[in-house]
Amino acid sequence: MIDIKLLRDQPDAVRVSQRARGEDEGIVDAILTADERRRSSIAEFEALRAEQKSFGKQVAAAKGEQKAALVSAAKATSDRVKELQAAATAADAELATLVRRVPNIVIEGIPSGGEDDYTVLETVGTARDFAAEGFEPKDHLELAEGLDALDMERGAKVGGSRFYFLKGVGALLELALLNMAIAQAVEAGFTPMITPTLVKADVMAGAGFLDAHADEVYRLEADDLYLTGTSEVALAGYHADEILDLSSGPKRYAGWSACYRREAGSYGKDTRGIIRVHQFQKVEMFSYCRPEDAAAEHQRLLDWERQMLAKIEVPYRIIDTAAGDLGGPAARKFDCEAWVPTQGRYRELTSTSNCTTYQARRLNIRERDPRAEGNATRHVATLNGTLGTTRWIVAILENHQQADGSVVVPAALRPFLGIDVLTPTA
RNA sequence: GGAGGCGUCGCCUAGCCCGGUUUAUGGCGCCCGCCUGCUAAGCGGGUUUGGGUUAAUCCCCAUCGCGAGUUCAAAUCUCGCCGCCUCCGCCA
Repeated sequence: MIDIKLLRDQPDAVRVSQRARGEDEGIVDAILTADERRRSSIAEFEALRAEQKSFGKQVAAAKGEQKAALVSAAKATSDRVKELQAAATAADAELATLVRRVPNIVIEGIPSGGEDDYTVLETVGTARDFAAEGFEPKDHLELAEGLDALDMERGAKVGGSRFYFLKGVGALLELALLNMAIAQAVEAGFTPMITPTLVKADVMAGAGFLDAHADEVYRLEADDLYLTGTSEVALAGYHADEILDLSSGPKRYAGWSACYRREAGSYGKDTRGIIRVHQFQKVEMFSYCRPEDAAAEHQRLLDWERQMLAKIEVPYRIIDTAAGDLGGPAARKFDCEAWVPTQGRYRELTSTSNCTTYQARRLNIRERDPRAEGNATRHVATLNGTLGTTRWIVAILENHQQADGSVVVPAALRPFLGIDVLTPTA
């Protein structure tokens, strides 16, 4: 959630952000009003509560008839205190509800607007000219089936649409890719983590996944648990309610987990193959750092993503996502999109978000404020970014295919896979 | 799933039976100061986290696993929940 003090001091900063996202600006005034009401309500309660407490001490010291008289006098105060407390609690809850509805303040300078208003920051590599090479490229599903690497039909039989079996070299390829991601992360100083994929409601909400995109999330009713769509959720919850020591730099984790997404509202989109599925695997970077370091850390995460993309040798571009296309917790997001030859367009392979202090505020993750004299605390910044997912297989297969349906394994991946060329079985 | 025990301000710990004089005891650790040729020891002070108020200090409120209840008053009594430990049962 955003900082109520910031909204109080600089309401226009919040209005500008809401406008860039295409969201309601009126909520700012509603919050200011609720904030006033909360503070006066609390002041009123606390004043009477202090009176009640000092009265209690007199009661304790008194004896006999005098005590009985004091007790009956105290009853009236007691009732009034309860009323005022209830009012203060209600005012506090009302403010909290409003503040939670506000998405993170976007970072100044990012593009305004929606899904199509991104800025292309850079394009890396060039797409192969299959016409010049003299053959029509096959799509990833056809290639994978030729390699006996993927079984969509039986996936649908077992789990329904958008489920699949990775099989044989397909299963090996995914493991190789994710192992390469973990190896790079460990090399860079990340702590590798295999995370819970079921989490409690407060963690899910804290990471910001129960607001606008709640219908994207699988929920287990009987246990009130949620299946996570990324290990970001568990890694954000990992340090909940803690005071971290970031004096020697960011805390960086690389989470490996299955990811579950309902893909509600995407009927008919990407129905072929494993571009858009309900379950996949991902290695995700997650970083806790000081707020003033967050922008630089965001660049570092992007650089690590680029390193991984370089290893699979596919053409890609980097976009700076527009404000309206950001998730609630994100203040800025860079996506790396790989070229998919048979679609003639770029598809997202990685996504890195700077959530500034938004998630940390909800999850109560702090550090000792290095700028302050005493024990003051402040919220840390959290960031995340993708190092590899099942979807990467699509880009690898399509971009490295040969006329006979075989696929050349990118050199960096060979030590992890142990195979140089994937050959069709038929 | 069943039985029992435990949960106190970084760590350990007193307080709980028997509600009020608790501003939650003491020790360790840590921080500041004094003392000291230096270090140690010693002495004095400080040391949960939110919130309200304030220019700031002061002050005030909440916080004894979480929540509700009883009461003029709850760390203390009652109920529910969560976590940890021990034992029993069941099971991959």
